[in-house]
Amino acid sequence: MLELAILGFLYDAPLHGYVLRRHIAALTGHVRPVAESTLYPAIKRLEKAGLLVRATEPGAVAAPRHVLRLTEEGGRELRRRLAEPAQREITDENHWFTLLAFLRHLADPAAQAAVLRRRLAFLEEPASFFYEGDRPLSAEELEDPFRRGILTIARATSRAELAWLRDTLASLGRAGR
Amino acid sequence: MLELAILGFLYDAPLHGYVLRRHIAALTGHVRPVAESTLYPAIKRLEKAGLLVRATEPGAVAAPRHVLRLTEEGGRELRRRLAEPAQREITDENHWFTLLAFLRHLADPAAQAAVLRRRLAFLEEPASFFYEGDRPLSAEELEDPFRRGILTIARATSRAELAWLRDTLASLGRAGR
DNA sequence: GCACCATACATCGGTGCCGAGGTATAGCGT
DNA sequence: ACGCTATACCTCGGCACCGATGTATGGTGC
Repeated sequence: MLELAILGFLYDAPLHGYVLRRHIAALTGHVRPVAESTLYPAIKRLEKAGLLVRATEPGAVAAPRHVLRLTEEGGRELRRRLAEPAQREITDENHWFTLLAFLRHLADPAAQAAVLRRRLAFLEEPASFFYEGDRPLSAEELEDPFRRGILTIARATSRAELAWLRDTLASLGRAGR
Repeated sequence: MLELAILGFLYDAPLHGYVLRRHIAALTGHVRPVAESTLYPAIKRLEKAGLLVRATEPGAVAAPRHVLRLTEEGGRELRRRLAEPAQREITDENHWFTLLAFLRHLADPAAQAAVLRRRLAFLEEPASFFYEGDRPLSAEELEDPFRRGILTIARATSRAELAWLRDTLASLGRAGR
């Protein structure tokens, strides 16, 4: 998830670590802050894998900056990760939102639509949080107000996302033709 | 999050690992599956910490079961984690839902309300995913349909959750008096 | 003059988590 | 007889992540 965000932000423009960190904090930090001690090793991993290169520049304000630039291999890897996400990237909302934030980098509308359809299929699976045996329980059947809240909120999210997915798939379909 | 789920499920009734795993899978597994190699070490951690005890029983179907039972210390620890969650448990939806699923184990309505108010405060903070400088961008301002989707979905979720939170806080207030 | 904060990068130890693989028993189909 | 699936538990290696801490510089407030 973090690596995807790094690749995604660098795809648009080279950045140094500190600014990259603020971008990531704006995107996911509200929900899940990213520690510096996670970001810098992640950058090093990507560098080691040949997905980005670092160039030292004198710091505009303070210490010298390491400006990060995506390599061609890095761009390919980003597109690969966007086009063929692991199932976790589809099901976990945190991961999914990160993926969505960069899905425009996938040039082909058909490829974008294919990813959206995987999410659609996931959301259309019947699933609950609470079961009585194998039978899923609805919000109305629960006495616990907190568990009822979970189902109520999840249902509202799901409804909004399904509507958006169908709209967007329709307009991608038009664009693809 | 996993440890909270284990403590939460065992608070109601003793279970053995295999059944516990199915409970957890129903609760969070749709979004984020739990590997056995994560669950069993987690159980051992909790046992080592004195939060639960294991009793071997002959297996009903196959191998012998280790029935897990919460100790008093375990019950206290669960209530402590529910009453004083880390900020991550409040902000990350996955964690938050897990917490909500067991919040009823907190006997005092005032303590339950205090936790809900922390979530309410978090949701009421102005926050976006995308900024132009320091100014948050609204869905309407975004050209990217995918980023617009993120904001649309997040807004729907937030609205549903705020409504539920206010309702529930109101009825907890009545109950508390 | 000094504290404090923002910028900018880095290391280290600890820990939670995961995939791959292993061990066993029992039942079902072929 | 053989494979398959479900039950039931476990270990190991690897890795992502985090908090704490360190090292600089330069600007702001008092």
